[in-house]
Amino acid sequence: MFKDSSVTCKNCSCRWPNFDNLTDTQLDLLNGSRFQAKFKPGEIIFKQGSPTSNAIFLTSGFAKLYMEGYDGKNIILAIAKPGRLISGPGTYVDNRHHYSLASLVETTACFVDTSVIKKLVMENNLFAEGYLKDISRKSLDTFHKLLSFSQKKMHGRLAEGLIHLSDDIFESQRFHCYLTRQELGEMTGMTKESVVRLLKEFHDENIIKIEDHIIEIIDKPKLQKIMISG
Amino acid sequence: MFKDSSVTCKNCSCRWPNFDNLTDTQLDLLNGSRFQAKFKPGEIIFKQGSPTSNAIFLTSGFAKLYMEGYDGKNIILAIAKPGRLISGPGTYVDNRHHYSLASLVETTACFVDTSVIKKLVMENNLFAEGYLKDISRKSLDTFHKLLSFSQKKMHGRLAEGLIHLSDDIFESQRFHCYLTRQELGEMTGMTKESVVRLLKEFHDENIIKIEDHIIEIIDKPKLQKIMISG
DNA sequence: AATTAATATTGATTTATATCAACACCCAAA
DNA sequence: TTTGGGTGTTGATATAAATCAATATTAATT
Repeated sequence: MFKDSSVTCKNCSCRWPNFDNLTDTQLDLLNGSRFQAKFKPGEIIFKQGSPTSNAIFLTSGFAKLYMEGYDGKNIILAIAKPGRLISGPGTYVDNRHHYSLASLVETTACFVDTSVIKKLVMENNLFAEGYLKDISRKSLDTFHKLLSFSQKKMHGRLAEGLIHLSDDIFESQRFHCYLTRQELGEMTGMTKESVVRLLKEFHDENIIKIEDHIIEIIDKPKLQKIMISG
Repeated sequence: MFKDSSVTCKNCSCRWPNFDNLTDTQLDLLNGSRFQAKFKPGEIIFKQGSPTSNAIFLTSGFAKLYMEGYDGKNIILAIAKPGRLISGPGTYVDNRHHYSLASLVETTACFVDTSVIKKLVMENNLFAEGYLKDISRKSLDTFHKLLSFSQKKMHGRLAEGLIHLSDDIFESQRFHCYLTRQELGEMTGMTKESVVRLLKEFHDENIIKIEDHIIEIIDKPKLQKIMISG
């Protein structure tokens, strides 16, 4: 663990937006109780089943948030990036993580003791409301994913996944996709073989362009059409 | 709309547990701003896309909470019964319902203006925390459902659905299942035809007993085994 | 540089599950 | 009493997607 003293929770450019609701004193409390850590690509930041001792916020990098399923098969629930609270609903249920978090690239993260977050919830209503908003939004995302998984076919789910990565995660038409084919499959509910085949299909139809791990969306309208109809 | 003046939020036996955190004054406020309504079986209580003007609590009956999907296909997210907050995450995101609610049987419900709930969140931290706990638990349920949908096969999902209905919803080994085969399919992610076939299969293997809409779980261990492995 | 281990790719085959079609049943309405 | 829409049931068929298997490629390690 290390701590860069020049950056604090007060001036952090990638802090969780809900921290805007805190007073200076509260931000100081937060800053005083946080620890930073650095992770190499592929390292596990926390593990499903372990205690939710800390709330986690990435300060750089990307990580996958995944559930470990029934016979070694995982499902990726979301890709985490800086500015997002990662602590999981277990915090307010059974103090256990219900999914694991692993870095996709070199990643730095702040750890804040859960009790500090809970204390802030109890003494700052705006912060509590912000927390509710945050968890509500994530809830909607999960509902959407559930609908997508249960009603769309592979084409639609992959198209949706690619657009999500482009719009929300990497924020570019052309991005280095840190996910393996296996992981893309875990994100969109299909096998790695199917991912390969479909990516090739999209490529052949000039919808996307793939060079190794760089994905470029060429024909977004077409991809959106597939996302909606498929 | 009618109002039974003998029952108030103070003495209501099926109120949302989080109301325990309110003061008497707050309970009075709540009680003063609520309206009750009665629904016949199959009636829509609120519709996906409509404004989340009210938080809803059933006081009797059962209702299905479902998303309307892509080509007329629905997915049932949960079965609601008295004691549960039904308002949906949209309340704290975009003020729109992201799923619909329809009664399965004759059902009565209390409507509380969303602004009242939000006011209580802002002035009572314990209540806010209770709300966080509630939404967190529901979040976990959705994660679980997502995992189930993406990794289990039909047998496993149906077994899981039946156990859920028995344990959590109707709280009996033998229950009148108000859901049609179609709805059981929407709940477990399969077609009505598959539901029929599998129910028959479970019946033939003496795992359950079916007489019309009465379902009885005969061999729960076996059903649990199917739920886990399938 | 050599060896191993992960990942990616491709094709052939199998399987789970949806779809389609036909019919029986029951309840509500004309 | 008949009609008709929703529901339930069964069987035959189609199809999406997983699995299996083999090979290619890239990355990691000695």
